[in-house]
Amino acid sequence: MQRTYIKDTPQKIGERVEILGWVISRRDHGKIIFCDIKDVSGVCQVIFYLKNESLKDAQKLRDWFVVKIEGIVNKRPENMINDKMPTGEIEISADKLEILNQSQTPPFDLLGEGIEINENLRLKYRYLDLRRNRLQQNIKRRAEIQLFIRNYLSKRGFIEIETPILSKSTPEGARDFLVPSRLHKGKFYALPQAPQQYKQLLMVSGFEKYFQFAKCFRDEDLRGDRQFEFLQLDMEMSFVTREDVMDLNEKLLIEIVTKLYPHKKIQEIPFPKITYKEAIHKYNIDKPDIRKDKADPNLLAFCWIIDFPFFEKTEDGKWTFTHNPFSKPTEEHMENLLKKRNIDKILTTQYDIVLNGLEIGGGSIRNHQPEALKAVFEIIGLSDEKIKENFGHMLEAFSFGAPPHGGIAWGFDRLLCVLNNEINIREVIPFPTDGNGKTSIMDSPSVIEKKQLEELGIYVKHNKEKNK
RNA sequence: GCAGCCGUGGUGUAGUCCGGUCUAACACGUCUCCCUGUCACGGAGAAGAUCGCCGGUUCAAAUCCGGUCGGCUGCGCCA
Repeated sequence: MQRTYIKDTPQKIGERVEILGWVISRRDHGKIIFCDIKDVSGVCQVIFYLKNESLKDAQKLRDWFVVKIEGIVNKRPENMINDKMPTGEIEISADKLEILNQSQTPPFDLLGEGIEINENLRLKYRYLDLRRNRLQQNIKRRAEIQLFIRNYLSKRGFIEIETPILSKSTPEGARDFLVPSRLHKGKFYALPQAPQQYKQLLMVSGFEKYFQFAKCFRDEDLRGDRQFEFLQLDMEMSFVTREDVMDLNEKLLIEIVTKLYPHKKIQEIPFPKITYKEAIHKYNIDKPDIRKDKADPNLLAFCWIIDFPFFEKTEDGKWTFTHNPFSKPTEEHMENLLKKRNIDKILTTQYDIVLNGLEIGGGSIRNHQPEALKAVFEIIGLSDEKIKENFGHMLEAFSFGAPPHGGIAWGFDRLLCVLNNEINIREVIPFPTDGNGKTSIMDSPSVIEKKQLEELGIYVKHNKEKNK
């Protein structure tokens, strides 16, 4: 017999069906037993009349047992319709029951929201936690939005290109995750903090419009909106202005909201553009929450922040870049950059997109001329040697007819967080780590056997007795 | 690295300030029995916790003190 998905059962009144799924509730009335059965599509009520000898196994059923049930779909009597469930007008009168697998009682409730349960317990049993409706919805939304974006960008001439995960460490920016090399002992790959350099090189290659859902890795202490590994929607385009990039992204964001979250409303279209100076002056922060009603869960207030200073002084008095060394300064400051003067006044073409007080993306027009890019590295005090060692390949690449280009990257998980009304980023990621970076279920990082370390030429120096 | 908060049956909490009444309470869950219309069914009963760990104070510690481990949130950090 062919399986019927539970959501389709109301269309099969009077027919015999086979359903497959999990028991999520059992109500034993002695001679009849009601069970709610759930599959990927929905939930429906099954009724077992125990006078039918072949159904006596129904008494053994417990929550989360996996079952195959055959029976007749019956319309419920008028006064027994449950209008709280989509299949509430019908019930399946079982005549055949097969228990496909039993289940232990789960360590915590899987039917509620799960917010009150200790998060480490949830992460240890993430595969069970993911059964709850809220997380199923979040993960499905993740896929929906990704598919939507892929279609949207592909239709507009973008192509999706993968860039390497085994990449190179760069001294600037976030701390790298390193991967030891077996063939080149003593040397290390780094996991990418972003595909920044590769995507710019793709512009040199002439692809003109690139995008990627890129896993990025940063070894910095975690927060409720930060994970070691996270997903960026990464984009880069040739021959574009700042306004072109912002415009395309704004339209895409509006489309996502109107098509996939029609119940949400965007506070202001076009998105307001706020200069960094203005943001600091008015909100005292460069990612302001400009919602007029913060209590409204369906209000989305996007804004762009622009005109950031390119450089700032560090504690030890050196210059460092505020966002991205590959950015181009605004046109009127190009000369200052090249001549390395009025450094504190130089503004960058950087644009950040902020949603309800969360930075959900940022990008810029890039410095596609080698001498201008070199000036940035000189201002932050890198020696010619260091520049050559770390960025020589970029400078060289740009000397082969690099087109003007620019792009943006979204923090995809954060965006999803806001759209799904989640506060913590872990709620929208299938298998997140805990706040200290330990993985769900498998409890990594873990100790590595001596033999494996030797193969890599690695000697582990134990710090006090802290590492057990 | 720093700061704040948290750790009590399977889950979530109460009790901690002000030590004895805690022989640790409540809700949910679990188990047994009863029930033909429930829908997070209902009824009756039962099991289940030496209160994160170590030490100290005391006649007496879930409760006070010291240490330690684990966790959460934020700051630093995150081009």
